[in-house]
Amino acid sequence: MRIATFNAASLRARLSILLDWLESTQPDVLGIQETKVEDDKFPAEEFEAIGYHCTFNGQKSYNGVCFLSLEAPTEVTKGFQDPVFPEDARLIAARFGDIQIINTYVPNGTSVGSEKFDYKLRWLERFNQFVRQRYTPAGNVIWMGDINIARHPEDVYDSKKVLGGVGHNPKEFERLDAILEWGLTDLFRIKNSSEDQFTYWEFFIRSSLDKNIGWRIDHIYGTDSIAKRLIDCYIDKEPRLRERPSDHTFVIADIE
DNA sequence: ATGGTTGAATGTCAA
Repeated sequence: MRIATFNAASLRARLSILLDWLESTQPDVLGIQETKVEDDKFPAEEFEAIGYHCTFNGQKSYNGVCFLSLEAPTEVTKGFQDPVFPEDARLIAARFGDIQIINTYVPNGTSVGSEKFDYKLRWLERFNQFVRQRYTPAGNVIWMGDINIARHPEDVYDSKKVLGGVGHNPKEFERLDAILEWGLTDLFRIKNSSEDQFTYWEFFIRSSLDKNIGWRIDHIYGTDSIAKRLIDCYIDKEPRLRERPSDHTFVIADIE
């Protein structure tokens, strides 16, 4: 089973990149973040024409997550389904075959000390609760998406420079580790030990791509049973090199 | 690389 994640930074702006990539890579399940499209404007027919089902949780202008999949999922959940975090479309989860997949767009946090940073921390705490209430670490569970945290020094272009800032902050590490302690492993690091393997290169910084000024903030985590079935996990940088790209690129996990 | 790029929406926010 081929599973992948991608922050599109607008699904409609990335339609041709997505269609090309789906046809060449043929994932069973692709989780997308920052679709930035309301459900009634989702271009489902474009994906259905090449054999993909669409399952989405969108909102106007911001956020939005979805699954594109060869088989229709079951047990679809959207959001936390509580009154505390009701409004932003950052979470969609579903069962695909014998695997439960959670796809999230974790809040960016904007800047340390801001209200949005506090929201990011609280969102991660709420997500921790969500995972523990809903799933078992003995099951086949994958958590993937734009996690917006480069957890380790080798996951960012200059750890010393950015440590303490948003995306590479000990308070974020604490919240993330508390989730992973439940029983999730970074699938990419099972198969890759090298530094400078990134999934995101800022639009702001000119030639961030050329100089590889990037971050590994898009992740695929799995429970033990998933880790045992892992064939490979890798980053596909090619779509980031195309015209009008997203600022992120795809991460893929092949599971037996 | 402490500036600047991009998208949705059409002024300005979010990333």
